[in-house]
Amino acid sequence: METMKKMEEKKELKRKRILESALELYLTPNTVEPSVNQITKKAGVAKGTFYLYFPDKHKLEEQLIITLANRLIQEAVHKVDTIEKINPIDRVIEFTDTIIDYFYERRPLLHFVQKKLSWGFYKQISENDKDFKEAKDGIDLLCNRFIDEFDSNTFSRKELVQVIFIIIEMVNGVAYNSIINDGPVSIDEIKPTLNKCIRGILNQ
Amino acid sequence: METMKKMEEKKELKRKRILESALELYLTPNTVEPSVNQITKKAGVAKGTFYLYFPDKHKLEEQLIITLANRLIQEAVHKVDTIEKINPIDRVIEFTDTIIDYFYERRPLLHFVQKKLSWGFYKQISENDKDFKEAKDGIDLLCNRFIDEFDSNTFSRKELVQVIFIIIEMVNGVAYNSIINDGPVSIDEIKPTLNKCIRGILNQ
Amino acid sequence: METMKKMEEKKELKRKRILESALELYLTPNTVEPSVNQITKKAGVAKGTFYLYFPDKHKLEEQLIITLANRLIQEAVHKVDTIEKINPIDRVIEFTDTIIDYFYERRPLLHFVQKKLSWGFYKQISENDKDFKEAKDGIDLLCNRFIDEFDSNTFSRKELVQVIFIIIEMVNGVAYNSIINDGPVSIDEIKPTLNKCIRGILNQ
Amino acid sequence: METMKKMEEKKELKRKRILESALELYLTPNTVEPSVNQITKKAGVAKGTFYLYFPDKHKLEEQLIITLANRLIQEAVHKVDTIEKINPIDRVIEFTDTIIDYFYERRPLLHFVQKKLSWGFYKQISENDKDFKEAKDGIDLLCNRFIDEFDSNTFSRKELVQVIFIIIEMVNGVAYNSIINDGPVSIDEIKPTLNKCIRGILNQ
DNA sequence: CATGAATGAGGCTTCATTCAT
DNA sequence: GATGAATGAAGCCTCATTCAT
Repeated sequence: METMKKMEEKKELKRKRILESALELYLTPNTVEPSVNQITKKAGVAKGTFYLYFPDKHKLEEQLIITLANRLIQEAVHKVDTIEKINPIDRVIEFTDTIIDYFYERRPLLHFVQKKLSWGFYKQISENDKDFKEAKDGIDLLCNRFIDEFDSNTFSRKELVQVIFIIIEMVNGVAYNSIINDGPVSIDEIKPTLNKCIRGILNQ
Repeated sequence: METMKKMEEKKELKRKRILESALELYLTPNTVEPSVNQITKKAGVAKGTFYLYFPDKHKLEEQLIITLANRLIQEAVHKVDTIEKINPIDRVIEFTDTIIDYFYERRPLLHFVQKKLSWGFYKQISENDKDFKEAKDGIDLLCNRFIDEFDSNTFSRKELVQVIFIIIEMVNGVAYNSIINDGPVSIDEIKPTLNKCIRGILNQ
Repeated sequence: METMKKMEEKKELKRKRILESALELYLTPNTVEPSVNQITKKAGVAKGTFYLYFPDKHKLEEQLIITLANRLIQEAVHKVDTIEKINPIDRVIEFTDTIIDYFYERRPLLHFVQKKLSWGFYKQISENDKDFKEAKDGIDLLCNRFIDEFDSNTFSRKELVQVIFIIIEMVNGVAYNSIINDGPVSIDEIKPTLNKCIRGILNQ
Repeated sequence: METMKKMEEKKELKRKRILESALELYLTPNTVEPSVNQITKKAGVAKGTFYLYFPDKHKLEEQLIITLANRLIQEAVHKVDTIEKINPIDRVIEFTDTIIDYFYERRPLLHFVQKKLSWGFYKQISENDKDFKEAKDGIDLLCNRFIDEFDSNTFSRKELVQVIFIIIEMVNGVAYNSIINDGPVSIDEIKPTLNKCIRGILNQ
């Protein structure tokens, strides 16, 4: 039994190694999508081994996006969560700010995640994915806390969930275009306006 | 000179034919990205001819997105422009509604344009592109009219331009995820909330 | 010793299970040749185990054909054997008819056995194979009975054995092309002619 | 026009070169099926060029078998055709003998053609194949001549065509097993019996 | 005996781009 | 200008076989 456990652990480790290698390559700026060959070489495993851990290349990419989104959201949620005595709206802005900063410091990541950072994406993914669950739970936590704290005359509880989705899309889109495409305005220039928009949405 | 003009026209015509063929192929649902071979075959020209009109495949794709975005925006601007006696905010909502409908009826288009429907994208493109200028002029027209009509205490004129950019991103993102990814909620379900958000942004 | 015997039996059983699983997979219509992986999975054993029972994949395939041919001939011999009061030539035609019917109802089998259904093939196989012996004995039985009953002025006893070989080849070839390749004529259309040929051969 | 013709010729030549290279490799004894890589290397063209002349590897193999069968039958028909004053049955035996000799001298060919030497196979192939038409015409010629010369009380004209098909299958099968599989008896040993069988079939 | 993770050669095919005609 | 045959790198994936546990 001890031995079996070791095997399982080793397998998980190797899977992680492949995933991590892929991640690095995908996030390398000014490169095209890495080939399976490159990925396995970097991971130090044989090409065939790749297909022991992922049914095909596409599935790896899915995993990658989930993993990425998970880390991003984990970090943002965690950071926001530690702030005490803050009104709900400021907390949301704090949240979106963290996401923008995260993107800003990791442009290639943004390139890869593209517009897939949203609940919509999660819905498609098999529910029994660990990374996925963590990310979803993080979002849910933040959501519920926000909805609980926030008292709106404009939005019902159900609508508030949609509002968060909308805000995430908005931030993701603006960040993507401002950071990746360098325009029409820089992220620093537009951030104040963006925050005003968020306040406008919530502050009705 | 007469002959030269005809030559020019003929060239432009062939370019258009290639572009149009590519467009059709790119928008065919359930297909992978078409090859240069397919595109030229559909256009009825030789493969080599492609490289007489486009430096490489990548440039064609850029052109394609511009053309697509141009058409979409032209249509939306035109539709909104004909409405008389409407307050500025309603006009914006009319505008976004048109965009959403356009996407809804042409899902493959949405798939192709992805998150690239925004001014940010335009910036990358050579300024001396005809389609591009038309689209930009259309947007500018709408913008200016909106800004002129709209009297905000919250946003400066300059900020208002950014606000429109933000709203387009928001709408594009929500539409993409709701229509393409079928989630987290349907576009019909979320549209009222989306409109409330827009009003919240503008109505400060 | 008791234990040893059980061991032997168990081994033989596992071998059979692998063989049987392979058989099923090979005979599944519209599939490509199954991999060792698939075979062992279906058999419920580890991949490595395969190589404990067969030196390589090629040997398994050989075994498979023998097994298949064996079953086919066993069935045909048995069916023909039970008929009383029948002249030798009719018995042969009864035999070939049975083979054709068997193929007709199991087209995939025909695809797999291809042209390998003949004594010639058996010669290649290790003589100490059980299935092989059974098949050979079946044929021998039929042969001898036929030769005993049949009194030919044209063929010597030795030649009669060859004649049976020739007839089997003929029937196999015609069946293969009529059933698998659907041409040039259907098996039903050609069967009367085929039988006339057989009678022509024997009835000299 | 002159130039165009040259191009066409060159293309046909290259096609032939690829086909011929493939043929050689396929007929090399003691080798496995050659890869597209090997084939193009031998033909002195780039790998991609292969797919300019054949949609895929499978189609090449089809062509190969047709070409092979064509040559074989052409030769046999031609040889038999030159014999004057010979009765129809002897002519058929002469024909089958030629086929057997041809196989005997080119064992690998037999391995490749396998059981596909029969009209049945031709039926599947697109009618507008040149090699195919030649082979079919050759067979038809022989057939018609034989049927015209041959006066049978047993077989109708229509049945005679089937009989020839049956005989070809028989000869092919016996040759295959005797030459390739070395058994149960050598081709020389069985040939007299085979010929007796053919006579028995026709001589009713 | 049994396992199944690991290997890596090798297979087929696609496709953007070039260049001689 | 126009053509389309030719290129060959690169891609993804399969699979028989081995071997440490």
